[in-house]
Amino acid sequence: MCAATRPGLTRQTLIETALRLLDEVGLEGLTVRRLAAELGVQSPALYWHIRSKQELLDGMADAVILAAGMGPPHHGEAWQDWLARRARAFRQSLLAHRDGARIVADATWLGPATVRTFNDELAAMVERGFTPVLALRTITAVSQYVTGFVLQEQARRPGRQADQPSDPLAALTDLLDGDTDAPLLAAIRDGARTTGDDAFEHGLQALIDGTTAALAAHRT
Amino acid sequence: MCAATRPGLTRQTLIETALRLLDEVGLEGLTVRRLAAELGVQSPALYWHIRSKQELLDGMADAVILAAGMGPPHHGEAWQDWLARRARAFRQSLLAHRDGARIVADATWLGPATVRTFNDELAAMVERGFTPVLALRTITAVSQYVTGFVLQEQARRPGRQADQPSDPLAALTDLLDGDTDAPLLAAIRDGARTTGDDAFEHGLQALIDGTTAALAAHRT
DNA sequence: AAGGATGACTTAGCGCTGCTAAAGTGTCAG
DNA sequence: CTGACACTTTAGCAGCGCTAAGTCATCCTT
Repeated sequence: MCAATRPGLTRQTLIETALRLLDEVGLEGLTVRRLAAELGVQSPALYWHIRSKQELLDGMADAVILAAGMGPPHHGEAWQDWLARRARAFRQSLLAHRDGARIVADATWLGPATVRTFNDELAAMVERGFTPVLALRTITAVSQYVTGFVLQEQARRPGRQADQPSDPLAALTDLLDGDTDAPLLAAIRDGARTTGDDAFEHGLQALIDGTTAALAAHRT
Repeated sequence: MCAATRPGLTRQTLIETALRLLDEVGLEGLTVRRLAAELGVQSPALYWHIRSKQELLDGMADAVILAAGMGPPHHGEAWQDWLARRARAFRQSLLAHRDGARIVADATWLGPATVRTFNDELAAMVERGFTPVLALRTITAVSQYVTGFVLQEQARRPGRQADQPSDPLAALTDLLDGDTDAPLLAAIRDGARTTGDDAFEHGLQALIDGTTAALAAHRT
């Protein structure tokens, strides 16, 4: 009933091509005209399949989330392990596309499949001792941490300015009045970064440990 | 030496007016021409004071962060209390302006004052038993949680579509095949929200508790 | 098989955006 | 009085999201 004669274009094709194009040109370069050219049509043709560019972006966000393959924990898997695994999968999916976090963060509506999966995850958590409220708040906190984290990881734009070409650390030292013992510099010297796997795991672990404590407190 | 004859316009004026205008028209409506009109000049005049619109947005982000009035803990204040206080101040500052979180999240560069304050905060944490690396990672995690959280709080755009005019909960129930016992619905019925003070405090407390545990483990 | 309805796309173009180049204007130093 | 400089204007470019109207091929009906 829905299958048209010979569409050539579908909503799904738009979204997939847009995600491919996104990796090439970034969010700034992702225009309706450019996408249409990529698909070999004129730009107004796209508006037969989508209502607005925002609807396309929402679809892309939903695709990125679905691609993470999230879902309830495996049989016998501790919720802590599952929550960490889920957070990592989510992050990887955001990182998989240029500006992926920005697209997901700006998305307005999520698809029904995403909502249903989300509900299944909550159900599994309730089975493991969470109240519905506690479960929702926990997943919310983790998700928002992940989004915020990757957002900052991807914030380094291909900016034109060459502010600190060779030695950003020297510029920082300058800013701190040459105090080479400043803790910020010490942290960086010791290998601390505000992006990357190590920093991500640290915050994630803290969040999960804190939740373990909260859950235990709630049970007493 | 830098004081010009009779500027009428300054970089600071631009930023302040832009923040005021932002609350009126939102990030989408904040155009260079609109800002110029608000200042009673033509739009190219602004480009004498800023290199690009992005530089203006970066300045606005820095102003929002500075307005939070963050800084090292008070004398005798436990770092847990300070960290929570700092996170709340940061969130309030983001919420103080429409689309505030988006502007901060998209900002590329931060001002020197912000960096120096940040370093002072790290120093105070080191005094309280943190290693520089641990301190940096902790503040990073909290900041990214706050940004992610407020980003979602402000994501509800004044969207045109009236998707679920009166009863969004009924629409959710539909999506979940009418399962009124679904944990997602139960959580919402019990008053859980993914935005607002309660949800924010929950994640924040988990993050701080987890950090307390990590710090204790590190000391042994 | 003729005729109309419909789906999918094109051509043309509106009002807007960030931004630049060049021309002015007003104030001050020498 | 003249030149220099700081600041603002006028004019305009290329590109943006999006709409209106027109063009076909295909399918359903008679």
